[in-house]
Order: sequence, then C-alpha cells, then structure tokens
Amino acid sequence: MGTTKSEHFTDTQNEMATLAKAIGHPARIAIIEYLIKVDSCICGDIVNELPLSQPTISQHLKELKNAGLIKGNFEGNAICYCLNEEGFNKIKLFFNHVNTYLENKKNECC
Amino acid sequence: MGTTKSEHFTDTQNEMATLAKAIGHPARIAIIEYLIKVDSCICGDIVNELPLSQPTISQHLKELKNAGLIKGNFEGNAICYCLNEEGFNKIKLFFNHVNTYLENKKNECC
DNA sequence: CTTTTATATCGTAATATTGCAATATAAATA
DNA sequence: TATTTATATTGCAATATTACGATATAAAAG
Repeated sequence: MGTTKSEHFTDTQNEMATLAKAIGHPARIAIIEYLIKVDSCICGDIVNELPLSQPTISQHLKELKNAGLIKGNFEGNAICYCLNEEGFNKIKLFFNHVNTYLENKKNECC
Repeated sequence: MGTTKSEHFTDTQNEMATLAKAIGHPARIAIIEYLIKVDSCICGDIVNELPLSQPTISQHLKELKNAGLIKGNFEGNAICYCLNEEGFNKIKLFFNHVNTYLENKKNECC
C-alpha cells in the first residue's frame, strides 16, 4: 500500500508519468523557465534565483536530470545544466496525441 | 518543512506544476488515454479497464477533475467524464514555449 | 419501499516528496 | 598544501500521495 502500482501499466505510461511528475513542482518549472530565459547553461547562479536552499535545489536538479529533462556537464569545479531535448520530445509526442484528439473529437457529451 | 513553498512562485508556475503533477501518475495517464481511445464519456466502465480498486480510481478522477483536465456530467445515476480542453490548452501554452526555445536555441554548451 | 447499480467519502497504513542543516566531495585558487 | 568555491549527499522532520476496505449517497430498477 502507498506505492504506485507501476507494474500494472505500460512502460510508455510509466515513462510519461515520470516525466510529468518531474515537471510537477513549481521550483522545477522555475528552473526550466530560467534555463530558457538565459539561453545558456546554468552553473550555480540558479541557487541565487530561487527561494530555496542549495541542497533543495540540488535535489530538484537531480530529479529533472533523472527524468531526462535536463543534462549537465562539468565545467571546471562547476556543473552546467541545460535542457535535454530528448525528454521534452517524449512529452511532445504525448500531447500531440491529446491535442490531435481534442481538435477532431466528435462526441459532445460533456 | 515537507510542504511545497508555493507562495514563493508565480501563479502561472504553480498552476503549471499542478497540471503536470495531475498527469504524473500512470493510472491518470491511462485514464486520459482511455478517454481518447473510446472518444466518448466514461461512465463507470473505466473501473473495469484499470487494475485498481473503485475508490482509488474515483480518487484519481477527482484529481484530474480538480486540476481541470477532465470534466464530468451526471447521466442518470452515473457520472460521465471526458477531457477538459481548458486544462490541456494551458499545458500546450507552456510546452509551445519550451519547444519554440528548443527549436531556436543558440548555445550548444551541453 | 427495497434492492441494485454507480460513484464518492472516510479512515488508515504504507510509501514518497519536500525542505534544510550539516557534512562531504572535488576542482580552482591562493 | 590550505583555502575557497560549487555542488552533492546524508539524515531527518513535516507533509503529501497512493491504495483500499468499509461505508455513505443517490438515482434506477424492481
């Protein structure tokens, strides 16, 4: 009890859920938006941009990285993170599917 | 401690996080996909489609509804749920922003 | 009115997430 | 080498999520 029953769903469903879940926190949205805004890697300065402690931010970065939404490179003693297109492309596939449906759906029951 | 510090983020960031979080569970992905597959409201039959108990499914439907991703109508003694375009349009705005960036980004640091 | 059918809510246990202080690690610089 | 700088990890408390049995609710069917 308490654990998501991942084994009962398809790999695609679990993967999509993992991606969405990783995006499902305002701090992580803020990180993604910041990466877009500065159009460059973030090396440390993100800690000054967010109202959260360094360990908490490090944890959020790790989750985004594990989900495949950002990737990081070592640059001397700093680490640079930027968006990982691969993860966002998977999300795009899912929402393209949803949006195509919504644009063409026939039933008007609700 | 333990609670997301929503008050430190913008309304848009919090709203987007709520939407993504609602999608961030394989059962809720499965519900969305099923709604698309059958191209009609679901009235009870979703309980037979998912490997989860009726109360658990009811809870997942509630979360999708609260997030604005599905909407429901009473049909006699049943309730019919279908996708709510409004919620998905908000998500679309966010990912359009991300995708536009990814297609045009200049820096190649990572 | 009673029973059936469909769905929601309550209560609770198991687990996951969030956040941070303290500490570790590891490269850069003095 | 010692110190500084940047980031990660550990450990823990607070809270949230997931799941389900039991029960409530409410309309339909009998």
